[in-house]
Amino acid sequence: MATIYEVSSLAGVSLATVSRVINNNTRVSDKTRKKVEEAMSELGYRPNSIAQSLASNRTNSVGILVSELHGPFFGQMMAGIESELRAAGKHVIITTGHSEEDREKEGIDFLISRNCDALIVHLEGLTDEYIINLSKGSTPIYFMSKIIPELEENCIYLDNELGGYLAAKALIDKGHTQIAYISGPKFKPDSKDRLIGHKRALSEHNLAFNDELYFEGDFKETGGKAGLKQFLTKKLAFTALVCANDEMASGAMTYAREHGFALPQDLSIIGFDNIIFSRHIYPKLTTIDNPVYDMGHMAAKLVLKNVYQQKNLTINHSFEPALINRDSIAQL
Amino acid sequence: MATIYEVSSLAGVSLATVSRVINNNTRVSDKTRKKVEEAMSELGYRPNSIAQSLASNRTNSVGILVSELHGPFFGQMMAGIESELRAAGKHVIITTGHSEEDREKEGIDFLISRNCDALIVHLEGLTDEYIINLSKGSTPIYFMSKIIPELEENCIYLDNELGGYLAAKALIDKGHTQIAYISGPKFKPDSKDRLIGHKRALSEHNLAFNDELYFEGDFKETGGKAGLKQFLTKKLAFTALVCANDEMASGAMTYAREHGFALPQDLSIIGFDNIIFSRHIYPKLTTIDNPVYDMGHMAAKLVLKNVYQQKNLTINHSFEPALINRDSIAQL
DNA sequence: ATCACATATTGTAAGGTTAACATGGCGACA
DNA sequence: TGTCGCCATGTTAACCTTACAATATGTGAT
Repeated sequence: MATIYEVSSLAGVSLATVSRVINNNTRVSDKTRKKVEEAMSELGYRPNSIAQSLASNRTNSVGILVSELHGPFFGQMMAGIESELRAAGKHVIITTGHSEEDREKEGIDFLISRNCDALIVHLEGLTDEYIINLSKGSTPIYFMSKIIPELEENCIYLDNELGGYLAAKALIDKGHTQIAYISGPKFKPDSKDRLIGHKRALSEHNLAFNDELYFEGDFKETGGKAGLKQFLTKKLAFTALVCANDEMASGAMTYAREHGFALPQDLSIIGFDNIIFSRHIYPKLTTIDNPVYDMGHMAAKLVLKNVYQQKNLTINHSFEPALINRDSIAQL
Repeated sequence: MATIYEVSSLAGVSLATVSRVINNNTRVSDKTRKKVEEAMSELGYRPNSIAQSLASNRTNSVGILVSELHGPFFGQMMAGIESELRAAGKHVIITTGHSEEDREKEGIDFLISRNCDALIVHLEGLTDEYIINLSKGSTPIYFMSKIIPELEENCIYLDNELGGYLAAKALIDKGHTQIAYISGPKFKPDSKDRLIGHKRALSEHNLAFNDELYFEGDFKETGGKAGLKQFLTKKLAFTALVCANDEMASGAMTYAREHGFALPQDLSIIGFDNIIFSRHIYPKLTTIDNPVYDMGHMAAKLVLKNVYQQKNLTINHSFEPALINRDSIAQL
């Protein structure tokens, strides 16, 4: 493989001049530029990207940390990030944190030790305190689907409150007044905000929130099952169920059907996230779209703008959820 | 950040000796080693991994090409590969090929230009000829879920014929004799092999394969719908339907239900792949497990063994599918 | 015409690590 | 005591960018 040195000697200029032609960031006279370009093509020269990284302190790689590589939510997220960065010639190094504090720390350390130019992370286990500290390091870090007030400029987040509101409103609009609610883990801000929106919708329509019809789930299938089980065991009256994500909605549906409910006639269920399989389950799940693919795109743009100096990009930090009407809510 | 040069001068040895201690691949006297180690810890020295890559021509990164980042099949595959490589301190650079010839070429070029030490790819668009040529390059390439006779040692593949056989047999064992079949695209070897297995099961049980009950699908939801639609339009008699993957099974189920079929009483359906949502759809889908997570693990091991010289690993090139019994097949 | 100065263009060298090759020292054996 | 051979260690080239240095070219004043 030809090196920059051979090019420079063939063109009769110094290394630096060749480098300047390659990166074209400083003025080079047209005559010199032409000589260098001819030498490059004659030798079939291609820069060694590792040497470029070493000399420039830039690896053109962005580290991604997600909780899991499988699962529809993260798939969409990665796809959004990757397509945007790939188009800019950057590559993504992906690793996982499994929603656990220690493994998230470890994953971030791993990515930093790999000299990523920036990190885009989806954290669920680490404390805000740790995160704020981390962001003082030399590797810029951006946060997906999360808002940390001190680092708002580095966050891309969903208006979860609005999502919670829309879900409740969808049920209310179809005549439901007795609405059960299975939330995500309380310590997660997403869970909290969705619930706040839910309560706002209720109170706007003069409906009371019933603590008996609240269950704290785990954002997994099991949470949906456990929540519905509790409500049924207590023999509470309700016609609709809000689940704070689609996995729990799916779990609740399975449980409901196993206990003789016809869906959606006997029980209306709404989910949250609009993950791909929500349209495959039966009845097709009405849910709240979480535009995670677009958010991935935007996170990538944020990196391109702040880290790779692509100036004319407009950044949207906050995204809006939207109601996706399908078949899992009955008109009362 | 301390450099190897500072370490060497503090320890009173040459750069090379420090490097030897770091990589401990050549004999260094105990006395010298101790001096160097003390100097390293005193300075808090950490090697610059870019410089290591540059000097050693090794990036410790493995390029992965999948068709899509989202989607359950590829999620499992990536998860398998990543977890194994990460444990070995290697990182994965992931990109997509979208099952199209040009984009697969482009993706591979991209990964090679990034100096990956090896590639693990899942190709659907490229011809075997092109692939064989590619494998003559200096970057070793390994193939997931594919078998190329000339490169068998670089392939990790599923026994699709057996899978097709098991699916048909599952239906036959429950008394079905009129079985429709929706295959994947004919040009894909996976599709062909699954169909061959299917036919073997039929003939072993003295059942004829009915060309009228065959439809070439696209491995997507739409293929399942279109296939079932054709069979119904032709008013053919059949009690069971084999779909060559789960997505098509899901599409067929939706279509069947929309046309008044009770499942599985009126129609038994079996899928292939056992993707995650197959247990969420209703009725829970009976399918053939495609151990793609394990295959990802194995591909990673293959790379560790061949490229990173981890010798004591046993490699399995061929994987066996297995029947997963759920609720979508009725006993006749 | 000459000089000083500004500006445009090009050159030099450092920076981090590995690996091939080179050197030096020491013991063994004749 | 000479020499062969081996073990431990040293030297150097390899990659490209960028801050700084140096040189060339042009401009305006005297």
